[in-house]
Amino acid sequence: MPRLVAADIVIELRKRISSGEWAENGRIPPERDLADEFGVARNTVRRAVGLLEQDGTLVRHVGRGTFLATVDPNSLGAVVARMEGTSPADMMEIRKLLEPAAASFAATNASTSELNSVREAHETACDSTDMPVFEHWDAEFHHRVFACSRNDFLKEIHNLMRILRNQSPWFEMKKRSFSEERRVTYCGEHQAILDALMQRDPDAARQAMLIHLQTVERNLLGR
Amino acid sequence: MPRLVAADIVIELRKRISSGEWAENGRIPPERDLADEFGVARNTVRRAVGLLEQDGTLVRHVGRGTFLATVDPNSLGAVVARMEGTSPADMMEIRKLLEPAAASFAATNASTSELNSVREAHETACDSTDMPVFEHWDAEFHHRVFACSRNDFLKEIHNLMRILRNQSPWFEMKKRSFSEERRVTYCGEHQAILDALMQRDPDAARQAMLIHLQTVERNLLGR
DNA sequence: CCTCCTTGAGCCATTATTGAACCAATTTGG
DNA sequence: CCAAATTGGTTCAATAATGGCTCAAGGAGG
Repeated sequence: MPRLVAADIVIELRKRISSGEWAENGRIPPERDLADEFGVARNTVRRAVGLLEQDGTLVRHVGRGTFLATVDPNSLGAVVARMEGTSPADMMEIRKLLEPAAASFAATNASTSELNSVREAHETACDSTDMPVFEHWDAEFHHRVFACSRNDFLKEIHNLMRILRNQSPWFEMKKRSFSEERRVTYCGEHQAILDALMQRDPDAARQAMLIHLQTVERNLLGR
Repeated sequence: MPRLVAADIVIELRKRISSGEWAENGRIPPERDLADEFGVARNTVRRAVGLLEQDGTLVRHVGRGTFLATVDPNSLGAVVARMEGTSPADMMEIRKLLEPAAASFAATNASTSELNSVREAHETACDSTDMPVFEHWDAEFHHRVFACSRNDFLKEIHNLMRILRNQSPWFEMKKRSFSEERRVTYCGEHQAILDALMQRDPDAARQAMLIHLQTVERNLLGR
């Protein structure tokens, strides 16, 4: 028997909620019934339901039951939830808008030590023959470019995209799209970006980043 | 058995992590299970997991388990929380990146009825002399442009920005920057955007939106 | 020979789950 | 209107799972 049953129940409940299982009257079965159904103690179900209540998915009333919260489509939570369904094509389009701009900002705004940390990520990535390690430092390279763009909002948007890309539907796609040859290509393109940053040339940095993202897009979407 | 068993396990774990094996709930098996599976002592697994924890790939909690750092659901909340502190200057910079692109997309992708709904928002805004009413339809105009860009992710990013801009520090700023003269200016600029959309001219739409945002920026930041 | 890593074992501190009981608010049915 | 049933809220002790830590013995490589 695995542990952390509550977390698994949260996932299962989320699945059922989004599948519309209880959308009719918006009422969820009593905790005691759910406990029976999942074969766990009521306390465990209570913990799971509590988490869903905390993040605003459910509302509980003593003596009445537990209900789906009426979703405010303009709440931050709802917006982020909808973002989780973002398609790779849509996201690549936004990356092509934001990352070249971030590179351009970085060329003018970055401190020398920040640029060194970008170079460090680049070199570590190039030295990695192991795919997951390369992937990690590749992501780190892009992240550090955003970090020295000196626009905190831009940086956080990139964080958001990074989290979204770490959700399960993306894994298969990344796995399919990587190869040794492409790793070498990426290293060369990163080098061009880094060179432009070092030379403090915003336009060259923007251009180099755009070229790189077009390569990534081709590999990812097979265009 | 050669030495450096722990390093090999690090590589194997990285592989599995990047293949998405534990992406669903972000939890990796207990150290004791991994030790059994790899046929090594628990101490060795601990060393490997320790390395991955050190470089930020994993997070460990006594009594709970070991988790992928990137799928930590709190990290999404943390990102959004940090976004709430976004400065007007940073956001204007991003708006100037995204909204002209959205207008350009809209010029090519929008359906006729979508364009009509943009025009409707525009006309209602122009007819409003009351500041909160104008404000509402002004925001609605921009939102509808994003809505017909046919990029859901872009649309949600704009929703996010809209919510952030509706928080208190922004309210004062908007109130200060508003005047009858500016309202008329905005109406004219919106008209130019709408005309470009109606003529299905992406470049003109991008340009008109950029000009408008530069006006907004000047008024908002006093530059 | 010395150093570092692995092994296997044991114990600790923290956390999660269980099962139970009782309370408080609400609904249901007579 | 009242009583019973239903439902979430709270607490508690016992058990199990999990990472944190230490130690002694064995082994591989310099």
